[in-house]
Amino acid sequence: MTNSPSRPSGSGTRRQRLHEEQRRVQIITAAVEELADRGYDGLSLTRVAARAGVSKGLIWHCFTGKDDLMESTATATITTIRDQIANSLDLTAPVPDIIRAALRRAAALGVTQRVEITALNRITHNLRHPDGTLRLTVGTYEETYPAQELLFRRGQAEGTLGGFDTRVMAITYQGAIDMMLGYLGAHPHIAPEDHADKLADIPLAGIRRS
Amino acid sequence: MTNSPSRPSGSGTRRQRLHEEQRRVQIITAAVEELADRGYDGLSLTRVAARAGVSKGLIWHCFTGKDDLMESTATATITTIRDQIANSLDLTAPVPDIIRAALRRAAALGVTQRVEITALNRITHNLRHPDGTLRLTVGTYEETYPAQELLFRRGQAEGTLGGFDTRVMAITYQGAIDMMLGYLGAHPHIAPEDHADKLADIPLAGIRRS
Amino acid sequence: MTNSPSRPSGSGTRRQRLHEEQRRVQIITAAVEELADRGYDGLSLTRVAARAGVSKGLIWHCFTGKDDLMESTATATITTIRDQIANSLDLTAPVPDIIRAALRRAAALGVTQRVEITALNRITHNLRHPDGTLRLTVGTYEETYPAQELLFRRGQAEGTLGGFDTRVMAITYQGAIDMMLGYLGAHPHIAPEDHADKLADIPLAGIRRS
Amino acid sequence: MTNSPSRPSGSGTRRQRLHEEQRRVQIITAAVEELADRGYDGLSLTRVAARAGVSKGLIWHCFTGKDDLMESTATATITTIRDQIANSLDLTAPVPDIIRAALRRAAALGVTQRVEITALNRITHNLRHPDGTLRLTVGTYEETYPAQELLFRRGQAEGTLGGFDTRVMAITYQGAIDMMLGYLGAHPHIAPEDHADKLADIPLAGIRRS
DNA sequence: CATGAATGAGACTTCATTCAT
DNA sequence: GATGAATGAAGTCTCATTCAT
Repeated sequence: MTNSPSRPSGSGTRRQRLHEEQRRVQIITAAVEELADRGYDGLSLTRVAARAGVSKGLIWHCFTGKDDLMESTATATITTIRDQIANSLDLTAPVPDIIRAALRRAAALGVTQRVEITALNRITHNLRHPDGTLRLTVGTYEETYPAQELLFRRGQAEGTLGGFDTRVMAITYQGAIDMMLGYLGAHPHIAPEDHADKLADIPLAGIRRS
Repeated sequence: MTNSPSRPSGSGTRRQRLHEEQRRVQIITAAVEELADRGYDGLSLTRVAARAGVSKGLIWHCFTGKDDLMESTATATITTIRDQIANSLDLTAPVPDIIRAALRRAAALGVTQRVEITALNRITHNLRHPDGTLRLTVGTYEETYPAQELLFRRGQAEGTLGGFDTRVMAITYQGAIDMMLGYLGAHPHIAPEDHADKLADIPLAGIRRS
Repeated sequence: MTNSPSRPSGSGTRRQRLHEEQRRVQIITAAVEELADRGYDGLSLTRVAARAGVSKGLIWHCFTGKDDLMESTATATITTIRDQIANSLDLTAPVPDIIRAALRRAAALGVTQRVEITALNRITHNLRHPDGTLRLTVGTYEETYPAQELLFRRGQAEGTLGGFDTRVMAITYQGAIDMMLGYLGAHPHIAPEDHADKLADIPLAGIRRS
Repeated sequence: MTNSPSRPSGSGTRRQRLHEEQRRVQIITAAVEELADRGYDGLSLTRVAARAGVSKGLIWHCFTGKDDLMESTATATITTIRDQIANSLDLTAPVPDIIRAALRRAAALGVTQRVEITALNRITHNLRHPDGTLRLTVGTYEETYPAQELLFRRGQAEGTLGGFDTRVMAITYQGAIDMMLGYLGAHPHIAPEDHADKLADIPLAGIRRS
């Protein structure tokens, strides 16, 4: 059916023209915020568009659809966060120091990057293939483990870490961070570095060779 | 001879009650399965009713609405799982042994109760108040921490555990378990007890007084 | 996301409860009218629902979706029309008389059943599988040809019809009827029986054995 | 030596014109193919532009809008096809021979011009005014009838055709052709000339004066 | 002029929830 | 009390059309 043409809308906001990438960022930002505010299944593209201050249709101009937006959002966020942690670390330091520093950094990010982390988690735990299987979970963490293990093994080789199973340790480490972030998020009055330090005290005390 | 068997032994009300309760269980079971199969969004009450083999309207007889069903499902599942862990533990044993046993038990449940745990997580991470705030997460874990801390403090008092921060430890402990369950779920070929033992080795080695 | 409950709508029309079949007929009728009025791609389920005086959602309660509604509409209409032609014919009459009667009947239906025939044609020419191939065309006509051929062969055997190719004749016959109906539709002032008779005169004169 | 070859021989305007016309053809060609592939609804100007290898906006430079493109496409296609039939006919031959030749020609075109004919039909049956009435159907055929009738009357005057109603015959003739084309399209294994000849045998046998 | 980013109306569809039977 | 027909709000997505660049 032929659509009826839309009348010129009088005045209103001028039509902006940005580069594709800029629009994507704008929309992804709005998506991250919505995700943090209303959760994964509370997210509606209508609201994302409204929050980004663009028309609904633009979302399908920049992304394939909802899933693509979610996946792009996750990817972009992961990159941002990972860089922020990795770049701040001095990888030549003794392994225990690196770990402690990483925990502190993660705790700090849990505050400053609260929304991004929340959004990322929501996508990770909800976005799924048509067949029902999750789309990102496995990949997301799975990619992180090897790097962690490498670090742990270096510590073991250097004699600063004990002889634990590095894969199990990597998994546990992730779980500890996730939980810490959740807890810090729910308890804004707690000092992040403090929590991070106490967390670091537990395993490091144990795994540091006496 | 005590009673004529021809007369139903319970009162009408009692029978009602039983029926009512049976149906609730029936519906909750179906909800758990759907949740595990299709995720939180993706769940529709129509399908839940169909899977439970009851009519759509019955859900509103037994529950206030969708949110109530979700909350009831979460509560029921938590109770089931918690009991299964707690009942299997010998709380008079030395604390490190209790912890190791609890981890093993949790790992085992991650296999046998896979569906329930998945469903519980999905509700926990998605069900929220109209204003967007989560309805269960905080509360759920928050209730567990004191009991854990109590256990840890006993261990510290008895000299079997080191001087770590018990609250941070409780949080970390939860995170480690959650992550272990997720990992075991994604890697069915891994032996749960093995993973649990390796996990127990890490902190116990550290926190056991040398 | 939990939908917000709808407030009771004050008064308005009372909620009707009919049997599934009655509703289907009601909706199909509206679909036929819309199809005739606005054409296939001008048809919107929103308008069909409005015309039928029911809520939009009811359409998905009674049918699988748009395609199902279209297919059901076609099937129902075909049945109606075919019956109206077939039932009015005396199949024991000489074949030429049957043909002449059928043409008259078809012409008459072209007037009384105008909308149904139009609607049927629109569906037939437009409803297609996801891969782009038409869904009904072939089947629709293809089912009619054998019966026609049978009739023609009987006429040939009885010596009242000439030795033409019966399949080609059946196809041509259909085409002649379709075109006649289109023409009569566009020229309401023309007497249907008159046109039908003139049409019958052409081939019958030729194929009746002299 | 006449002109320096280094200077373009046509004027700027003329070049423009050529470009403009080339692009119209390019777009119309793409529209025809899309129409044949996906049907009338299912056609989107975005895809037409893509198939034509031009930008979306260009369509509104060359045409008023979708309806204009459709109408132009129909007109252009009609012209092409009609010419192909008319030009191949020897109008001085006896009328029955002309008819037979025209049918053969039409049947052949049904194969070689398959796409164009399909597209034309789709537009014809679907393009309509905002009020819902068809935009082309009536007109299209209506213009053909007089010429046909003229031919038939010549045959009647020359004594090679019988005394049938020429208008009804013209209508029937069109219907027979349309149906033949549809049938040949659905049954590619059938020889077009064969079908055309069998079709010609039917009425010609009847209307040729005995 | 041409391009394609941007818009907005409207299509189909799903689903929690209500309520006549 | 139980059923499932009916509703209506909201969601995802498509597309003709406009217009800044």
